[in-house]
Amino acid sequence: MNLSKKTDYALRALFTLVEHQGGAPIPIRELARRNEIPRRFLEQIMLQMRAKRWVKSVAGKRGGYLLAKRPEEITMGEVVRFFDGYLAPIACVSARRYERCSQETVCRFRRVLLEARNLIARLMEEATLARVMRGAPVAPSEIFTLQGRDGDGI
Amino acid sequence: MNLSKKTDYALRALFTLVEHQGGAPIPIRELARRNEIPRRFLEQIMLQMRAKRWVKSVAGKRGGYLLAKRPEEITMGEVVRFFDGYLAPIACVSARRYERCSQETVCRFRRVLLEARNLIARLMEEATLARVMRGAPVAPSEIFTLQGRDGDGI
DNA sequence: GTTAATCCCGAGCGCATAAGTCGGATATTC
DNA sequence: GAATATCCGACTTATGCGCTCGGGATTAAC
Repeated sequence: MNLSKKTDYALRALFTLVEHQGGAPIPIRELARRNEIPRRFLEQIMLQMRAKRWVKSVAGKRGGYLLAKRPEEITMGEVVRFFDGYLAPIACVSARRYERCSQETVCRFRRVLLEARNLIARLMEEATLARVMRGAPVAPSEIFTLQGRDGDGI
Repeated sequence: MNLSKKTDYALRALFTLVEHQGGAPIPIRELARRNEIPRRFLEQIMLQMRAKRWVKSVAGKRGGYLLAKRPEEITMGEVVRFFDGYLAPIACVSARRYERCSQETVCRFRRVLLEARNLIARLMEEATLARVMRGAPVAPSEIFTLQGRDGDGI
C-alpha cells in the first residue's frame, strides 16, 4: 500500500468534515486552505467522494460540503481502496487487482507478502473515521505491542 | 509499501540462488529463464546486488552468480528498502524518506499509517531468506492469528 | 434581478518514474 | 581463439500522478 496525494488529501478533507459535523457546509476553498491542498485539485476529489456518497454538497452561495455518513461508517481502508485501487503490496496478493502469476506455486515469498497485505487490510478496515478521530487504537492491542522496535527511528 | 517489478525480480533471483547454495554459479540466462525475467533487465539488478555484496559473480565461461552471504543474513526488508527505497506507505512515517509535514501535528490519521508502517517493517525485517525458504512464520504468531478475516477473499 | 459565492464538469498538460533495451567492452574456460 | 559469461553506461518508451484551466449551473443575499 502506498498512499497517493489524492488519498492523503481526501482523508484530510474528510477528517475536517468530521470535526465540523452538524455545522454549516464547508466550502472547498476553506477545506483547501486549512489542509494545504490545491483548490482545483481538491474539487475533483470532493466530486468523487460525493459520487461515493461519503459527502454531500450544497450548491450556491453559502454552500459547501457536509459529511453524508456517520464517521463510524467510513473506513480508511475504503478511502484508500477507492482512490488508490488496492491495499496489497503486489498484485498477486491483492483482492482488487489480483492476477494469476505463473510463478505462484513456486514463489517463495508470496506468503510473506500475503501476511503483509492481511495485516494492512485488517488495520485499515478497523480504522473508521470515528475511531481514528478519537485517537483510539484501531486494531486489537496485541498487534500494537510490536510497535516500538530497536533502532527503528521514525 | 509497494513492490516494484525490480524488487520482485531481485527476490526471485535471490531465492533461486538460495536453493542452489554450494553448487556451481548460476548464469543470468538461467536465473532469467526460470523466473521469467527479461534477461537484460535482470543483468542490471544482479549488478546492483553484487555491489551490495548480497551475491558474488564469476566471470567468463561457466561463470554466473552465487550467494555471497548466508541466507540468514539477508532480509526481505533490506531488499525492498534497497530497490524501492522505503517500506512506509507515506513519507511522513518513513525512516528513509521522512520529510516534515506542516500538518503533522494536526494530522488525524498519521498515527494509523505509522502503525501500518511499523507492522510492515517488523514483518519484513524478520523475513530472512532462510526463514522464508523454510516456510516458517516470519513474525511472532500473535500477529498471524489476525490473518483469515471474514469475506476478505485473497 | 443582479451580484457574488459556490459547486459541477470535461479537458488537457508536464514531469517523474518504472520497466525494459541496447551496443559493446572485458574476463574466463575449453 | 571461439564460446560463454559478466560488466557498464546510455538510451527509450509508456504510464500515471499531480495538478491546472475555462466555463457552466445553482443558490443566497441584497
